[in-house]
Amino acid sequence: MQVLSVLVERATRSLDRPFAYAYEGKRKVGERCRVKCSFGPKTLIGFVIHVREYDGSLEELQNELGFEVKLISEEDIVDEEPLLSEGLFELAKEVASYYMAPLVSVLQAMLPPSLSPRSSSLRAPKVAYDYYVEAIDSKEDGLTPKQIEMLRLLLRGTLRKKEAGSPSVLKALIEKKKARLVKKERMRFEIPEREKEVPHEMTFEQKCAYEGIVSCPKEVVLLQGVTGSGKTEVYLRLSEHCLSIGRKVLMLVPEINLTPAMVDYFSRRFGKRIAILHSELTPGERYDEYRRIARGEADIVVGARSAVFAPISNLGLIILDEEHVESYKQDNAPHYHAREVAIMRGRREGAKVVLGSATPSLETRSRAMRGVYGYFEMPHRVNERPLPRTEIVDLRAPGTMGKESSKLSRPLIAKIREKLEKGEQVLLLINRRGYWTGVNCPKCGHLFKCPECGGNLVYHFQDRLLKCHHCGHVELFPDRCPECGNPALRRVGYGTERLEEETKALFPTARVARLDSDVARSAARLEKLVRAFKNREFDILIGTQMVAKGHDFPYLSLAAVALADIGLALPGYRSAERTFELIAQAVGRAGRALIPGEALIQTYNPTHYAIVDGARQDYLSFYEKEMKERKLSRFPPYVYLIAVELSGEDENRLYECALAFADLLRSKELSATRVIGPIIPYMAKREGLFRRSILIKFKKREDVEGSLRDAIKRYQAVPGLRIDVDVDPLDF
DNA sequence: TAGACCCAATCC
DNA sequence: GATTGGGTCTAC
Repeated sequence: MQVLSVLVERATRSLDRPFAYAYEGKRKVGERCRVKCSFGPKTLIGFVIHVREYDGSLEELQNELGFEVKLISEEDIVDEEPLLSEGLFELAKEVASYYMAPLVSVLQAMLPPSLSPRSSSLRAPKVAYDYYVEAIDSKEDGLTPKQIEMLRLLLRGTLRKKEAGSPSVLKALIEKKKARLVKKERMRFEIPEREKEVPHEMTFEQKCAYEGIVSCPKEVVLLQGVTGSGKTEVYLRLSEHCLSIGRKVLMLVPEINLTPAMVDYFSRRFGKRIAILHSELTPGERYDEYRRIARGEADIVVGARSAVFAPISNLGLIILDEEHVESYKQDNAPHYHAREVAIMRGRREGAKVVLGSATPSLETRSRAMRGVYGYFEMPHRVNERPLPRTEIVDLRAPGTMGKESSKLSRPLIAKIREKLEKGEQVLLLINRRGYWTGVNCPKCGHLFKCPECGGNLVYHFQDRLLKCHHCGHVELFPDRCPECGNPALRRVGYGTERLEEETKALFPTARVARLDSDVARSAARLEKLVRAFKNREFDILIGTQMVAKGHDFPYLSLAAVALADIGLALPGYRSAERTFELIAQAVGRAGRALIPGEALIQTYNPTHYAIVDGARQDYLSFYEKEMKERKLSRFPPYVYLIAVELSGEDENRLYECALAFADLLRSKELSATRVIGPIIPYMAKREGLFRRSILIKFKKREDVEGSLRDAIKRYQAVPGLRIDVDVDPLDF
């Protein structure tokens, strides 16, 4: 008999431990395989983490363990082969421990839907087959004329079942042992073939970076190259080098819409042995790609966040492009950051980790400056294109705003007009969707808040609904105040929709398009609009930050940020970094075109360093100022953070628990640590539950880990209380 | 996490 | 006497 230690699919802290099952079947059951197991009243999927031989009876085992041990039968075995290599399983354990998340939640995040240890995986797509017909006997004895005809056809070559002809004739041939069906796995996903490209000579800077990284003894290096400095070429050369020493490459990109471009570069250079992994693939495609990678059929894997767990063996290089982008962090449990996981994985597997960015996160840059990571720089653009001329427009200055518009300043209107006359394109950015960004009642003071999360409701003109941008809640827009019946509601602020409307009114002859997540519901739709803009089907494109990323618009000569202050006004220690990012990106957009570009930033804070340095694309200056800010306020990279979010239905009880939880942590607080809160977070509710946040700031993990784990253990049992731990949170 | 189980309140 | 609802417990 064998005893299986099984992790069940419920990703909750109180079940984050192995459960024992007995197995007496003949079929092999291995570690890291899924089994169906009866758990309490239900049958769940379990993940076998350990198998041990036991030479006693079930009864003896139960006596020994002190509880009832259930049997797993042969039919309950889901997988023949381990789903993960030992190495990846060890990585999962490290990730679970670092992020204080249930191990099974990490496994679920690692594996594609079809292989995930959860019941739904049983219903998810498995191997798809193509059926072929093959002739096995050429003798035409005892066949009808039609059967002879088909047999002769098959003798010339194997055919797909569908192409063979009449199914009844085929069936007869098979019965008479003249032909047989062969099934072959069908790949649901294929990278479009690309013409091979001959690499061009690297610039001096690229060469220095490439050679430096190859010979750098550090496991992790930061490659900081300004936009247009040709980081991609360095990635390609590093990959080439890695392949030449017989090892494989993992190329991570922050967002799915950037995957196609990167895949293009790699497939033009390296041909077909590339696999793609990201969530826009259908579950079937993901399954195929995942297994293809596991079989060792891909030398290079390109993908988004979860691809950091791609089942590559003999990994030699992990590249994270745009390492500062926040989408590398998963915002639900286990809240992992692909960059940190890449570093853990690189260390385990002896793979080099290259972090690329024009504007690295402060965490990464400061580690590079302290020598924790290697550091390489590419400060010049490949063809020495000049930086765009940038103007900051002070919206507070008298005379800035004309009568014709309350959103576009006079200088901006003049600039747009000038560009339109020259037949050039304009990009108008505003990082807020919708029409009115707030609605309230001036009479009774009623605010339209989201009942689910407490966030502001934004009016969307397109579908005449009030929407919550945080949790997706929607409601009808009432024509009067629900409190006092006042029909004269105050509508404040603006987003992409109203900016589009106003721009159209100001420039009636211009072709104006809007691009935000309301319009671009899918990656394909986004791609289509971006292409249309590239092809000059529009003159002015109004969009959120999603437009500013990655794309080059050859005829774009003006990029403007309509209101740079939105980000600054949002809470969170990263608000300046995010604002700098947005502005630097917008300015960068204007500078990638064929024609000399200009940028214009409208703001009420024209002297704020995030805006000034963003406009000048002066990373270093921003970095130094923001580092001082973080030092003063004790935020990363000077301290580490762990955010604990408690939530529950009963606000009073929740408050008491949160207070007690924080006090428990504080009772063990050391001088280098600080416990903040509980506070009511920006989004006071989520999915109808009230929330409280506690923030722990610390220098050394071991100073807080034990007491935090104790506190969690103590409170995870409290009924109606949910605990969500976010290690290295980006929001606070 | 989710269901089972228990108790009490409520309905017919 | 049956039904429903809420809180608590437990799973191998």
